[in-house]
Amino acid sequence: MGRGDASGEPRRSPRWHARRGAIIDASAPLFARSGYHATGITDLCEANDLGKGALYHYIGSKEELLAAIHDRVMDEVMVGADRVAQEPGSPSQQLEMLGRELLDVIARYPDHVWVLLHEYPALTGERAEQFRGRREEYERRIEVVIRAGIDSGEFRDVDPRLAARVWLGMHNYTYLSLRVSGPLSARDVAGPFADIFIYGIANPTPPERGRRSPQGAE
Amino acid sequence: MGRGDASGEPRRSPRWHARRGAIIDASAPLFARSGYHATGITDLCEANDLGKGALYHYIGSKEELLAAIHDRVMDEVMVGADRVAQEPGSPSQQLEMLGRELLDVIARYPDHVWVLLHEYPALTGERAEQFRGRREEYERRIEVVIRAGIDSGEFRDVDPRLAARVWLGMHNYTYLSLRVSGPLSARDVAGPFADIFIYGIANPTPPERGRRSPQGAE
Amino acid sequence: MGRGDASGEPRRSPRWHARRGAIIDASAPLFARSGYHATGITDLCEANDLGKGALYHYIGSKEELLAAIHDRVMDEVMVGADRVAQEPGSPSQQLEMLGRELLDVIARYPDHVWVLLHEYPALTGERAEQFRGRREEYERRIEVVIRAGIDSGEFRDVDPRLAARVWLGMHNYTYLSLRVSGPLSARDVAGPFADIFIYGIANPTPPERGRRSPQGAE
Amino acid sequence: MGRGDASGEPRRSPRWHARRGAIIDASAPLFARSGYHATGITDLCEANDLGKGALYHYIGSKEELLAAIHDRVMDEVMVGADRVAQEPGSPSQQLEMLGRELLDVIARYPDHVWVLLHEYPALTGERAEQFRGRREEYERRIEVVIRAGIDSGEFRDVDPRLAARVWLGMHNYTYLSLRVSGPLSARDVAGPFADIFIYGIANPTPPERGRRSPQGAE
DNA sequence: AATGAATGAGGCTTCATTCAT
DNA sequence: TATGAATGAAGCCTCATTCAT
Repeated sequence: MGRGDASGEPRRSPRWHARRGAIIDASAPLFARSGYHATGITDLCEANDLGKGALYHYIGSKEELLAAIHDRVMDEVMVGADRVAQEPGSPSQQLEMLGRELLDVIARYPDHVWVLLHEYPALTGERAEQFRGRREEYERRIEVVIRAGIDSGEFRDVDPRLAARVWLGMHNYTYLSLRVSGPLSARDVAGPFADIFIYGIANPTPPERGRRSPQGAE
Repeated sequence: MGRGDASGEPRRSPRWHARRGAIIDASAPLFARSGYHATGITDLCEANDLGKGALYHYIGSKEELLAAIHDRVMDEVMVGADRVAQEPGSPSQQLEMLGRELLDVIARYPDHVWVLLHEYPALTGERAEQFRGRREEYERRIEVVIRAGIDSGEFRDVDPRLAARVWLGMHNYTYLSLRVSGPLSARDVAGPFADIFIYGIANPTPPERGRRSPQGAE
Repeated sequence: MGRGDASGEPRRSPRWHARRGAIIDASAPLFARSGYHATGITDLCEANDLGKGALYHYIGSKEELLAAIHDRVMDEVMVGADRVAQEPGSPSQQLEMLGRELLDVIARYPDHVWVLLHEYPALTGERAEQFRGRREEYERRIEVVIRAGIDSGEFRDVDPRLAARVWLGMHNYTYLSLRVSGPLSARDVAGPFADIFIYGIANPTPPERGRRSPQGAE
Repeated sequence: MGRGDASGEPRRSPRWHARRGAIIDASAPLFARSGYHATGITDLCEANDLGKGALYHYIGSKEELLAAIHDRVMDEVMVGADRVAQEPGSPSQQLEMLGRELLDVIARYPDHVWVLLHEYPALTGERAEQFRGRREEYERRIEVVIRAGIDSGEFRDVDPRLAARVWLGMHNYTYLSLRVSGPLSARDVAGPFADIFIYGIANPTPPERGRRSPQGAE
């Protein structure tokens, strides 16, 4: 993640990195299904068709593998947030785009995200701090958009921190909980989520422009 | 046969039940802080100031203790839902009352609820099934109220299942995630939650009566 | 067992002894079914409808209970051997009578005997020695009868020790192994056992009297 | 999929199998001396000079180790029985050969056999059934030979099941009980056992040929 | 790059026994 | 007599990790 490589870690070949990536992706479903602690190194070896020694050659440690799963998600999420930040649009529109980007990541990495949401407390030391930092950075971005909407009179005078958490929970947990009862395209929920949330905090009597009308409710 | 009652488990004294309850409550914070799998029996013994044998005298097994924590929460939650069901009120009002009851339970048992939300996959066999049953029953109650609101024209024509999940996630996860950054009274969030959610799904042009206006937004 | 009572053990009431005897008899089936080590104190408590403290009041320790089961059997066996010793009869006849007595004990205490035969190595220290002493004493009695038969020319010149062990194994293990496939009266096997064994070691050309003819074969 | 073979147990190297065999053989004496339940994993580790993890790498579980000891014996016993079945000979001769083979196995694996005879009830589930099956198959072989001797008039009209049990007990338990008082070659007892048993059930007035005369009694 | 044997700490649970009540 | 809570050692087993090959 661009931390430099001046440290003691050996330089690795592209093949090594490719294989490592494959291992990370193949391991996430195991952690998602059984939980981080309940998944043994042996399970990971089987899933990756590798012996213990070879597996450690790629992952370093079990916790490092967990951290790598977190990074996989956060990298994508931040890229999506950056993309949105460069687009024009009102706070409502920004929020809707952010939701689409986030749901897109979750839809592409549902196991990784599940792991991230449920097992992040298993990270320790520096790895825990690093993850918390990135997470907070993302949350602050949401908060900022909401605050902008309040300032512009587009949203009511809600608590921005609280509203941001509602928005995050709606996208993270709700989407995953819906997936359980059958596959679900991100596209199908992005609209309803945006409607519910934005109507939920919208100002009924906005200073200048009229109320947004629900998508597809016509 | 005298003393026996042929049932598998021996009859227990009130003192035993009292101590058991205390152990359940004292153990929830440990599971909440470190996770179920990462919390050892030794930790539980220390926290309860009991030897291993004595601890097992009360809990039966680690998983049974986990299940007891789940039950503690679900019992309260269902009682709250029953209480609301006996009160009169429109779907909006019912939803608001349900939210207050739920947040009240979470505020009183934040650690228990955290454990329930994060560690329920650790339940196995019959215990898992029993918990899932109670959970689904509660979720269906929320869904029913939402459906009633749609039928009466009070709510828009949203997907009731999706909306129910949003409502649940908002109360369960969001409240807990807010607590992390400092203690928070249930009273303070119940209003905003109700506003955001009910406005979020409300029908902007209801057949009969006017729109609800946000609490305290005056 | 008539060892005196000058020692530290408290004097006990007749009721205590009666209850203790009942416990010994009720516990033997458990040890027989599951094995000494696999049977827990809790199992014994249930079977005797007693709490742990009360059980210990009667048995002293688990191993003492095991020893008591051994004694129950050995007492009866030695009494039977004494009775036979006072009867007249040739070595063949003595052997047949000893077999009847032994099988009678086994038939009346099959569980106790099973325990004795399979769990005696669990006895330790003085208890082990005491039991081994009594056991050897009994075996020597059998050996003596066989030796007498050899001396009188009634039996062939077999190894008396070996023959005694064959006789013992036949009665102890064979009878119990037969019982497994359905209840069996001692009376039914005593004859065949005597026939097989005595024919097996009989002198085909005895000095004086003719060969014994098989019971009921006629 | 490359390395996998989809079967539950991984393929093992010859070295692994060799070491496993050594562990099985080195563990039998411990079980024989102290009993299966009284022998701890720690004891087995010491005896095999292995850590717990390494021991489990080879044995799977304590009970699997016990089952392996049983198999070691039963494999040999069945091979011996097969060998005899292919030899010509009257029932008496077959019985004598079977006895020699059985005693030979016992002499070579006295501890294994002791364990088998005393600890088979510790086997559970499928392992117990499998063992019982093989055991019964062997017992039926003995019974068949005895029945043949009765049909041919060589033996008296004894109960074949009972006689088979006597034969088995004589070889199994008696030989082992003799060993306790000092080492004993199988060769020394095979003859006397055959004499005692075969005379014991022989027909005194056989239809065609004369009575067998005791070995080395002359 | 890969294997799998070995480590040894720690996992959860049960044990026989004691003792205050 | 009887109870059952408490003890703490020991039970069997699995863990993540290392290392010689």
